[in-house]
Amino acid sequence: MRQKIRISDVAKAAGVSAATVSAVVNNPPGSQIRVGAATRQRIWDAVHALGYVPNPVARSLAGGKNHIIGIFTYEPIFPLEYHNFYYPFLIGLEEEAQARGYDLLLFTSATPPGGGRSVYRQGANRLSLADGVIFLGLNENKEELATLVEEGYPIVFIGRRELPRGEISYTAADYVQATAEIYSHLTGLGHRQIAYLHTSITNESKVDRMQGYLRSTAASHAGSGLAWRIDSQVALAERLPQWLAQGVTAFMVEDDDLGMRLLSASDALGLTTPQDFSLAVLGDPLGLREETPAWTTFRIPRRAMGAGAVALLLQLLDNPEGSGPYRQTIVCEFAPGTTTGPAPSR
Amino acid sequence: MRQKIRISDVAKAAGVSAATVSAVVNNPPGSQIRVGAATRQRIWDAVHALGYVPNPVARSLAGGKNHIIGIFTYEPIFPLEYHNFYYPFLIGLEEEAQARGYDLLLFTSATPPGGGRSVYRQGANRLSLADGVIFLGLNENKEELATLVEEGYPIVFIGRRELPRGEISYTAADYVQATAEIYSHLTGLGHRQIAYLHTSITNESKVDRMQGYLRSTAASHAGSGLAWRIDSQVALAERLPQWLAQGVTAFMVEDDDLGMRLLSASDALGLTTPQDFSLAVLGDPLGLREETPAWTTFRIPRRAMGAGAVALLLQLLDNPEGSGPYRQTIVCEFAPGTTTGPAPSR
DNA sequence: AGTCAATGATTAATCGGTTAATCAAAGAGC
DNA sequence: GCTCTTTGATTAACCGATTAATCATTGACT
Repeated sequence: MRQKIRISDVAKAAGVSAATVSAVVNNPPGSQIRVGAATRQRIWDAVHALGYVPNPVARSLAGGKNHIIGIFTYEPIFPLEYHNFYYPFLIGLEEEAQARGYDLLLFTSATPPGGGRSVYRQGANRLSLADGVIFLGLNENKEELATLVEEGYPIVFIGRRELPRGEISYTAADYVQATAEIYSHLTGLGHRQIAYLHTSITNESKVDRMQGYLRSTAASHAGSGLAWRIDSQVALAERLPQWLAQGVTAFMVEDDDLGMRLLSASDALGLTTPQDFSLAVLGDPLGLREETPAWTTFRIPRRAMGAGAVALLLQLLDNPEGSGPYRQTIVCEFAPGTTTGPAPSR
Repeated sequence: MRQKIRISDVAKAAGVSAATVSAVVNNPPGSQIRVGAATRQRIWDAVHALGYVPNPVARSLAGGKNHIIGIFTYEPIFPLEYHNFYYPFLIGLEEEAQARGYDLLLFTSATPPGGGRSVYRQGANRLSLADGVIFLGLNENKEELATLVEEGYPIVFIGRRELPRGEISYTAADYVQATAEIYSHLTGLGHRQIAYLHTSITNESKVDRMQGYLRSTAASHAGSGLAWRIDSQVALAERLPQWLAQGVTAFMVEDDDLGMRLLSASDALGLTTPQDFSLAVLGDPLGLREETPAWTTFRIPRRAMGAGAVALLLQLLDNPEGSGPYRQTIVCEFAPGTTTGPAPSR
């Protein structure tokens, strides 16, 4: 069973050595092996006649490339919730991998019985099976990533990530600019006191949103006194009236969870958007909520990020050892909704 | 970069040969190599001290297993539509693969530039990368599958499939019994003339549904004269009144598309379910329709089927060459909805 | 004719394991 | 004391490629 045709079969058929066949098939740059045009032709003929395809495992062992891109996530790749979050990335990854002729290896085995994914399962690094690996997910282990980068392993992260040491390649959404765009949308509607509500700033994407807000306030000389951290125990129904009384007419909130909280507080108070205040959410929903309000928000270009990650990884693979990091930032599409409107007149 | 600790390092540290280390680490049944308890201990100590993990690539080359399960689909694995169809399978696959310590290889490269996936891309069979392969999808190539089975390649299909020659292992939903259950649900509500609407019967799952219907009618001496094939050009708004006039009080339809068609015909005629007639759909929705009526239907156990496929494949892998086929049929959960009710009294 | 370079290909080592064949030493049986 | 078996391990071939080192021809130039 399995594959029968080996490189030696082709070599025999073409009347040359295996090394020659290898050289012709791979056509490696700067090879010691030169092959004449006639021989080259005979080899290709034999390859086609026999239906030869290099054994990727052997090729990989010998240091060659095997056209496999690994995908590593620190959470399940197919989560029950966050379905909408991951799926577009996967679509992009598959499309681009397919276009480039690569297979995708999902490292699902990386979860030890106790839980908690790690590249080094029992000290083992299965990553070497793939030519390179694309990482995604929220709860990454930066130490581990830094080690991989140091070891020169070709990896790309989906989402901006800064490591304690070393620099990693990534594709990221431009949250800074997308957030700024939301801000100008609001100022365009006449809002002058625009508050920024956020949760604990735990990762780069949240930092970027905050950045976008801070730059906007700085640019418009508005001051940044309206950025507030909202923990889960903060009672928004109490704070909202105070904020409005203070003159705030619009809110930018970090995610749809916070958006929902603000909206229900608003409901409880008998307020409506965008009549009483405007509300914009910084990015489309993460989870699968059955019904979402038609937020004013922006679309995270997940599909493009997935495809971009493949492209960057192949760049890394093409270039000499230790090149990079390669980085790509993709703009988010502004998505107007019904939760923002003209600033209420005083 | 990459992995540094080789088996020879461990061998040196433990003062034994590489073969001995291999035998201890893998503990293969019926090995020629016997190792004493003390040596065994020394080897494990060295393994842990050095953090040794076998290189999966080398292991695979040497004929060992590489703990990779392939996934092959004849359509994109991550489709834009039919999103809800594939996803639960993938969840099941991932869960079980993870539990068993396997990685998942998606054969995305199998699509040649012109389109149309095939295992034999340019005559090559990349499948051999994996220990075995799980197939899923609607538009399978049975010739190709039969060839793989003949070659003794370990494969499992998700969904019942019968091949022109050879027998393939599969996990399937029990559509026959699920359909019969729907039928008795309807008879329990007093329906006596239960029609069966279907499209072109192109695959095993549709055959099974039909079977379930035919068996039910036979068992209840109802006759099978009420099974009709509904092509896309059939005007249901014309047929529905005729059927009702004829005494039909309930419909079982093959899928939600057909269900929607019947429902809109009904709407157009000013009829309502379940007052004027009952309607049950044979299986949960395939596509992602934003709003679906609360059908009376059954749930296809997709997650369990995915997990089951992994289990069957590993069985196939464990057992001697040419064993199997292994098959598993999983019951569907009945899901009562609002589209069925007591038979209207004459 | 003799030297040198270019061309065209082969040999052999290597990647990191697995495993059949083999062998040495110790204990059992007579 | 000698053979036989069992235990405990080693050797070496092999999996199917890649690639550095090497070698044999041929033609150009002096």
